[in-house]
Amino acid sequence: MSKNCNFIEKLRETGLRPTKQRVKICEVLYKREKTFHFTINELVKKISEENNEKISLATVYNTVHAFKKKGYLKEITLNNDSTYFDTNTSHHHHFYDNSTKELIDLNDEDVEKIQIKKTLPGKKISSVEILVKVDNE
Amino acid sequence: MSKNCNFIEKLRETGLRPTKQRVKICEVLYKREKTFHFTINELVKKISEENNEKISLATVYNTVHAFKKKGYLKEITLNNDSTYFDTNTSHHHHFYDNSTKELIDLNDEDVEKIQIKKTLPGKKISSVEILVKVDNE
DNA sequence: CTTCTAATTTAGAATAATTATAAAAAAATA
DNA sequence: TATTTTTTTATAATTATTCTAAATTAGAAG
Repeated sequence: MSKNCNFIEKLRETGLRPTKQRVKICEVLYKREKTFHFTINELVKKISEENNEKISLATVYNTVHAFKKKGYLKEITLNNDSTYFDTNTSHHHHFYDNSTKELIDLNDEDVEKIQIKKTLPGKKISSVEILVKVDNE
Repeated sequence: MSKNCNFIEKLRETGLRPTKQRVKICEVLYKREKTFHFTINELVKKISEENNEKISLATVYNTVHAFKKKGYLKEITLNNDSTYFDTNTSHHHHFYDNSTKELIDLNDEDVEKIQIKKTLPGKKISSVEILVKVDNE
């Protein structure tokens, strides 16, 4: 979903009623320059900072999962305590900063094409994801 | 830890008291041909199948984390519900079968060398992990 | 503009995975 | 064998997430 989107229209188009909670969440997620990596907790915190009326935790969960199902968010592969989501839904990889616990995008074109030389009979590859963990030098 | 290890000696060497619970867990984990990928729940189930006396759930958690700290187990990067561990502690990658929810080893030499063309200032790469998700054909 | 229906929000309960606690048991040491 | 330290254990606590059912809201129809 793009930064200067008419969120109300966009939501309606995809069959999601544009409630004020959903529009507010859209603004927090998509009205920004860079892609946004977040956990549900971080999102809840951001919303309550920007909003005078609070949004229920259950609504945040519902909305994030609805957006994921519609393809507006991607869930990210990490073995951490909490689940991360990403507003960048194109195919890409990630750096994970062990010291700050932050995720950073690693674009497809910044990785030399990966060749998997092993095949599994009867199975086809659906995705190849790279996680590059980094530490301070 | 190798298949035909003297677990009692090996544990003692690394400063872990060889209790009967730990030795039993070693047997379940390492007395097998192939590397073993498991969740805590699966491990508890395997133990109770092979063992007449039950081992407390807390002990299984304690032991798995102690083994991980000693480098006998590796925790695996997956955004699933439960956390996976791996008895193969060498550097390697994984297939994840979406239909069976199983992990399969993908050795380092089965992947063409990965070149990351982007660098992060002040950060050094500590690991590069690939997760290849597969579905039925 | 009001009425109706279905979707959505909400607070709080339920669940599941994991960690903490503190007493009892076992292992190592003297 | 006595003593000290580590480990196990059952249970409680915690955390993230999902469920539930009642109240509210959005959109459609009149």
